[in-house]
Amino acid sequence: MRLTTKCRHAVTALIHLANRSNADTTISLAEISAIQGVSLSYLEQLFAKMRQAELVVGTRGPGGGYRLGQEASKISIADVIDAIDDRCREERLKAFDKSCPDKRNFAQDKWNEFSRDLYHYLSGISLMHFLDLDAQTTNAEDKNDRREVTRKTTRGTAAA
Amino acid sequence: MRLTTKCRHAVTALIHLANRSNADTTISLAEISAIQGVSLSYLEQLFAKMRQAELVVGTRGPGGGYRLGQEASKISIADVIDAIDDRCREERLKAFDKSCPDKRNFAQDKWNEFSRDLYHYLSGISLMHFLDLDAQTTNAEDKNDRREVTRKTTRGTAAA
DNA sequence: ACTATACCCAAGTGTTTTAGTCGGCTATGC
DNA sequence: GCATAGCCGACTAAAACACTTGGGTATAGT
Repeated sequence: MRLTTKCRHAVTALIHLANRSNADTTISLAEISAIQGVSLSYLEQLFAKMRQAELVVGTRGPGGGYRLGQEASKISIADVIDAIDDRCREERLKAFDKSCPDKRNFAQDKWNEFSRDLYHYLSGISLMHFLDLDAQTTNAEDKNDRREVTRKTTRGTAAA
Repeated sequence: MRLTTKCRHAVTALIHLANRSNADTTISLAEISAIQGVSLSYLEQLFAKMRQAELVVGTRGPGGGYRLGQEASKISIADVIDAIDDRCREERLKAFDKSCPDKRNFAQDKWNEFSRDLYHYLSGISLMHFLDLDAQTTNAEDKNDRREVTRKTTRGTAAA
């Protein structure tokens, strides 16, 4: 279980999606890039992994973008970490093999135990916990004009 | 709040200390190096930071080593992360300045909020949670001969 | 059809972080 | 006074992080 800045980028991007996209409204990576200050191509890499994990779905073409692949309440922080950090997934699968501790390395075993607890804790925190309740009502209004923030962010060079 | 493998090394080392050292028994870094498979010099770097944070105290000379700087119940995972990861400490101090969210970046603010929650969660997990209760009784016996594991680990090249 | 948009993909680059190595110094117990 | 084991700093290899470049493909609008 590792919690890196890479994971932070992924989660904040998903928080953005959870608040500003829905079944028939997508958010472009360009917009996220501009707001979060992360480069477009780097976001593409992160979203490629999250798409494989079916956390998001992308639609192509003008007006396209991303929306959540599941309900906000179904996507947990743990899911995001799993999707982004390959090593984390491997570690947890390996720990599945030898669930009997042996008496090999006590401190390591204790850490693994803690790691599982933490994973469980993070599994309980879904994107629903990050919803902006105030904006929920006003969200219905700007369903038709969703282009305030970015309309001409070029490639590379994220936000100023 | 970041939870890296560096932190894992630090925590597992402290778990080792918590279980096998006490007021008048120290553990050498060579022993930890051999068991955890981390190089001696790297451990020295980690312990230098933890010593500054007064999580551990070192005694020099033959038979010397490290022991906890405070009671196991007083040292939390959050304390270790704070000691090891400079950036984490900085971030939390910065977040102290502008505790009012502004309406700057919603997703980032939500993440920071979560980060604080997680920090609080990890503050509640002390080294006491990692004690080996079985060994507690037998610990009194080997107070006099504490040299099973390593007696001639040279510099560099950690465990096999 | 053409074009602009925005997702998709892969390879390469610069920077930071990890982890280790080397060399030396200082305190201390035997 | 010698071996031990903590201290200390600089240097290095490898990995991870974040970005860049240069393509491609699907699609909405004209």
